[in-house]
Amino acid sequence: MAEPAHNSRGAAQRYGARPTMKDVAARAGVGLKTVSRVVNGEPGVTPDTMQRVQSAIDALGFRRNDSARILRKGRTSSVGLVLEDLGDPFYSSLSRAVEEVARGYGSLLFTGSSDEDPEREQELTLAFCARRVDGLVIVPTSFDHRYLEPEIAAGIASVFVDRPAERIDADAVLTDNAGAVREGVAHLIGQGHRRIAFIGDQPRIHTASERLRGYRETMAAAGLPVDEAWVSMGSTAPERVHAELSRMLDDPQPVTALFSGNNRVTVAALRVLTASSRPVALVGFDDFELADLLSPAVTVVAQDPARLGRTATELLFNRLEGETGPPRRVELRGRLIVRGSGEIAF
Amino acid sequence: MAEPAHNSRGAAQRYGARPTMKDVAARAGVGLKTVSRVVNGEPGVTPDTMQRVQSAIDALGFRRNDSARILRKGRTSSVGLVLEDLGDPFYSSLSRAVEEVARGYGSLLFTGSSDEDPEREQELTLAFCARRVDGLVIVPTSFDHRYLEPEIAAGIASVFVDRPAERIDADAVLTDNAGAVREGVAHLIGQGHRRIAFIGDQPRIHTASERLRGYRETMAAAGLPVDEAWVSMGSTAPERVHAELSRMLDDPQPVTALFSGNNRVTVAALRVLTASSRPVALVGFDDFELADLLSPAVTVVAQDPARLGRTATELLFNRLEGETGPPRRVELRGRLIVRGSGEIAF
DNA sequence: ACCTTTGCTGACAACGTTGTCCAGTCCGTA
DNA sequence: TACGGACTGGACAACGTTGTCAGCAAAGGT
Repeated sequence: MAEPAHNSRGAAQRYGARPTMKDVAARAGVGLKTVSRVVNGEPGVTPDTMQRVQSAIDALGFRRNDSARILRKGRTSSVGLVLEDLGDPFYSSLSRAVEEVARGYGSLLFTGSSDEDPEREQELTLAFCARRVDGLVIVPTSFDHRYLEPEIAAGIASVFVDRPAERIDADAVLTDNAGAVREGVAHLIGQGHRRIAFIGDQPRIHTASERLRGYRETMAAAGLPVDEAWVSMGSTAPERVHAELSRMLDDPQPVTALFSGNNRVTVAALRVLTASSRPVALVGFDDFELADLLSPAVTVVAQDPARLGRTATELLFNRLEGETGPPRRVELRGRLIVRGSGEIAF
Repeated sequence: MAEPAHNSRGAAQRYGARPTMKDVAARAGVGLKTVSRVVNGEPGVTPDTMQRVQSAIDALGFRRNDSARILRKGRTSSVGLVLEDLGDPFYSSLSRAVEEVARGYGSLLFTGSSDEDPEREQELTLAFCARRVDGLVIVPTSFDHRYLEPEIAAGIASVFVDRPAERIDADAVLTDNAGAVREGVAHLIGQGHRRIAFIGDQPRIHTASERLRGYRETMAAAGLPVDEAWVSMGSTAPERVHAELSRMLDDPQPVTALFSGNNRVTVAALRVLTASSRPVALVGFDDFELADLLSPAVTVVAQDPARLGRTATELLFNRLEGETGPPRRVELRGRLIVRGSGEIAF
C-alpha cells in the first residue's frame, strides 16, 4: 500500500497514522507522562517544559485519542439516546433538550432511531452499552426490557422517557396521558358534543392505551355512551386514519367531534376534515407548529417534549452522580390549549 | 465506598466492574483468544468449546468493551454529525437520513448542535475527532475550517452539507440555492408582481447570500428595479421579521409579494400576513409540514433535507472505502411547489 | 555538612481487546 | 508405527492513554 507522506510535518504524519503522546514526548525531549500532564492541564510542569511540549503538539497536529483515555479511565462521558424517529418533530425537540443537558455535564450524545422495531431498539441500546456509554435515555418501543438488566447491574444508568420500561423497574419520565386527554375530551363535552370519536395509535403502546383510557373515563364520567364504531386504534399511517375517519363520517349518525391520539393522527385527520363538507370539531394530542395558523386554529392537548427530555436527562445525571434510591417515576402534566377547532365546527 | 454485591452472578459482578474476556475465559476454562473468537464469530472453535464459552458469557453477563476493541483496531465505526439545531425539522430530517445511511454501513452516530456558534461548532467537531470518529458530516456555521486540516490529513473523512467549507477544500453537498430562488421569484413575476420583497438570514451565511443573489438576478433579468427597502437580511428571530415586514407593508407604495429566505422567516411572515388586511403574495424557501393546509396553501421552493443528508453520507462512506480524487461538490436542485399563496393574494 | 522538603520528571504497569504465531491433538494414510 | 496435514487452542505483544511511584535536583533548615 502506497502511503504518500504528503506533507512535511513530521514522521508521524503518514496518512492514517496519527502522532501519539510518545511521538510528542520524543520530539519535545520529555517523558510520556509529562506530555499527558500538559495535555490534561495537570499541575507540576514548568512553564518552560510546557512550552516545549505545546510546540511539539502543534507541530505534529497531535490530538489526544479519547478511545485510549476512555479505556484507561472507565468513564466515557457520553450518553446514548434511543428514540422512535429522530425525524419526528416531537422527538427532535426532545433530542435537542437531551443534548443540551448532556452538554452541560460535558457529555457527548449518541443517537439512534428504533423505528418502532423492538429488535432494533435492543440492538441500538446494546451497541451503546458496548461503547460503554455512561447512561441511556430511552423512548421504548419494545415490551420487555429485561435485556438491560445486566447492563444496569453493571452500572449503566437508564432513564425511560415518554413511555415506561416494561418488565423491569426503572426511572421514567412521562406525561400524564390519561389526565391530559381528560381535559381535552371534557372540553369537547363542554362545547356540547356527545358523539365524540377517538382515533389513536396501536393499543399495545403504553401512551396510546393510556390516552384511550382517559377518553373512556371522561365519557363514562359524563354519562355518555361510547359506540365502539367511534373508537379506532392502530397504525398512524395517513391511509388508515383517512379510511377510519371517513367511515365514521359516512355513518348515518356521524360523530360531531374527534379526539386524535397523537400529532400524526391529527395531521392526517386535518386533511380529511378540511376536505369534508360535514362540520366536525377536533382536539388533538400533541401541539404542532402552525396549529394556530390553520382555520380554524387547532385546539390541542400539549405535551412539552423539551421538558420531558430535560427532566429525564437531569434525572440520568443525578443517578450518575451517585443518587441512589428506588426507581422514580416522574409525571408531567399536559396542557390544554384552546384555539377554536374544539368549538367551531369545521 | 460500599459496593454491595447485590446479585450472585459471580465475582466479577461488583457494581461498576464488568466481567472481561479474561473472566469469561477463566470460567469457561479456555484461553483468552478463544473467547475472543467466539465473541466475534471467528472460525476455528469446536461446537463444544463454543458452547462452554457461550454459557460463561451468559452467566457473567459479559459484553464486549468496544472502547478496547476500537483502540486495538483503529476503526471506531462511528460518524459525527454537527449541525445547527437538532430541534429544527429541516435538520432533524437530515439527521435521520444520515443515521439511516450510517446504520447501513454499521456505524453509530454522534450528534451535536452548534447553535450557530462557530466556537461551539469547532469544539464539537474536535471532540468527535478526539473520539476518532471515522468521518464527519458537518453543516458549518463557522467561516474558517482550517482547524480541520490536521484531522483530515490524519484520515478523518469530512463532508459538508447545506453550506460549503470555508478556507479549506472539502467535499460538499449543497442545494442550488440561487437557482431555486430564481424559480420562486420568477413564479411571482409570472403572476404579475413587480414589487417583490426579500427577507433572509444573516448575509454572511452562504445559503442566505446565495438566495439573495438568486433574487437579485431574477429581478434584474426581468428588468425590475429593486428598492433596497424591500430587502432585509439578518436574524430570523420572529420579532425582527415582524418588524421588517410591517415596515415594508406600511410603506406608501407597499410590496405586493414576499419571498422569504427560509422556513423560519416563512413562519414568522405568515403570522404577520394573516393578521394583515393588505393582500400580499408569498413564496417561501423550504417546504414545511401542513403548508398545503393553510389558506391559501403556501407556495414554496423545496429542498430535500433527507436527500441532502443521504447524499452527503453516501459520499462520506465512499471516501472511507477508499475513493480518492479531488474534493467533490454536489449540487441538488430545488423544486418549486406551487400551492396558491404565490397567486392569490392574502 | 547533612538531612529534609519540595517540585518536577519519567519508568512502568494497567485498562480490555485483537493479531501473530507457535504448540499440541487428532485424523487418515503409507 | 510413523508421518504429514488440518484443525484447535493459548501465550504474548500491542493499541494510546493515565495512575503509581520512585528518582533527582534545588532549596531550606539545623
